[in-house]
Amino acid sequence: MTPKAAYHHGDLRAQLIEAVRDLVETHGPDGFSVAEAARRAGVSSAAPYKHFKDRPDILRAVAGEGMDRLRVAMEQAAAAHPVGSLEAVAAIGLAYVDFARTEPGVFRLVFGLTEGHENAPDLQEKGECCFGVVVKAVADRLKRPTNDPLVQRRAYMLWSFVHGHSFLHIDGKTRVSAARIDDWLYLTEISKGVLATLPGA
Amino acid sequence: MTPKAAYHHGDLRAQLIEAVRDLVETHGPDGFSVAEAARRAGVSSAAPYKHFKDRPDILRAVAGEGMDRLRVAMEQAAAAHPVGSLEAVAAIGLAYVDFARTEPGVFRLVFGLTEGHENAPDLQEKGECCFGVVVKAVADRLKRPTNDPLVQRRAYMLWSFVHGHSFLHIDGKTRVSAARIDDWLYLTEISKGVLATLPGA
DNA sequence: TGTACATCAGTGAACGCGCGTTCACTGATGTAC
DNA sequence: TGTACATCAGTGAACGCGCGTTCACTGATGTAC
Repeated sequence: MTPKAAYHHGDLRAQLIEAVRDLVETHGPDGFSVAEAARRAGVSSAAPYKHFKDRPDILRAVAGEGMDRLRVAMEQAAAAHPVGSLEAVAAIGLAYVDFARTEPGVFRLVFGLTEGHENAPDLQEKGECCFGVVVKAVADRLKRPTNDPLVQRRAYMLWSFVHGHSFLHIDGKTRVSAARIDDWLYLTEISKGVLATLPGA
Repeated sequence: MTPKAAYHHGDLRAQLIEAVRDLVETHGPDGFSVAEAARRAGVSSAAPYKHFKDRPDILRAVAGEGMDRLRVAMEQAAAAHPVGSLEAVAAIGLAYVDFARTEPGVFRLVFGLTEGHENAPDLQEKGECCFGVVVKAVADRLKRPTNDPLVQRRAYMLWSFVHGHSFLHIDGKTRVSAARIDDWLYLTEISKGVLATLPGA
């Protein structure tokens, strides 16, 4: 466990990701450098290239890991409420907003493509999994199948809402509005509104 | 009008802003350099410093100019419909989404703080003006004063929604959802939903 | 258990690059008399 | 109208910097016999 004694500590990859996550939070998604990350991990500037192809590859890894945590948070939030309840839907939204608030840098990284790496298929898939959590909760609530276009549409509406609220929040735009916002009340109200407005149902 | 003959063309500032706007669209808010902007304007790399204090100052100018255009677009969109109509509200939202779609780079710049220049008071004010357009339309629609907390709250809800939809759109996340979206129908539906759900009114 | 060897995960020096910014300068423009 | 001068908006050379990435290397670890 001595820091330098562990020549091959086998943990560098994880440590680098952690360092980059920290840098992304401090300096923004573009304000990180491989060199600085290596420095923080107490390692030479060449070492990261033993674990990652290049700079974008590192960012991709951090984004992927962030998305995993986001999905888990949403799943756990939903699991704390009865299946099909309005609260389950609202709780997912709250988990989303909380994630954005706690890790605005990673949140921005995940949703900003930042370097034009929109085409990474694993990130695409992770994103779909996240959205899938919302879709499932909505489907349960509306007692319809997940592939029902109406379910997809309502889920997307909720997502837009929560996504916009998250961004406005971390960008400090919330203060523009005079109305103070209690997230839980707010999200419950929104969820109810969106899920109630069922045309022809 | 000969390009080089105009030693003092008096237009450099505007030309630089235009060049930076272009770079921001192409390479993202952080992917622009003063040097490249100067090159595009056909000017030495030191010239920009005659018009701007430093790099962030240029970005701030571009952001401010973008916000002006966004506000004008929203105002014009609203003006095309009767005062107090639902369409006026939806049109503002559509103008917002259209702006994001047309100039994703500038949109991101405006809402990403990017360099930590959240404290520029003129940008803050411009932002409040933009939000003011929404507030006014909502107030007209609900026949309540603009400073009514309920109006502010509804306006913020609409903003969250449209903002989130804009970001998801330009980040290519729209394709995650199976449901194709017609923006106008979508925004009308949303506006109606948000403005109708008046607790106790 | 001991030895030979392949692999693996680091080092550290070096490279070329483009950038932000400064500086002394210069030629064009505007103004006062 | 002409001249002297202040100002203004550029130039271009130079600086120091940190970065991404490569390279030959080295010492530790794991494995086969």
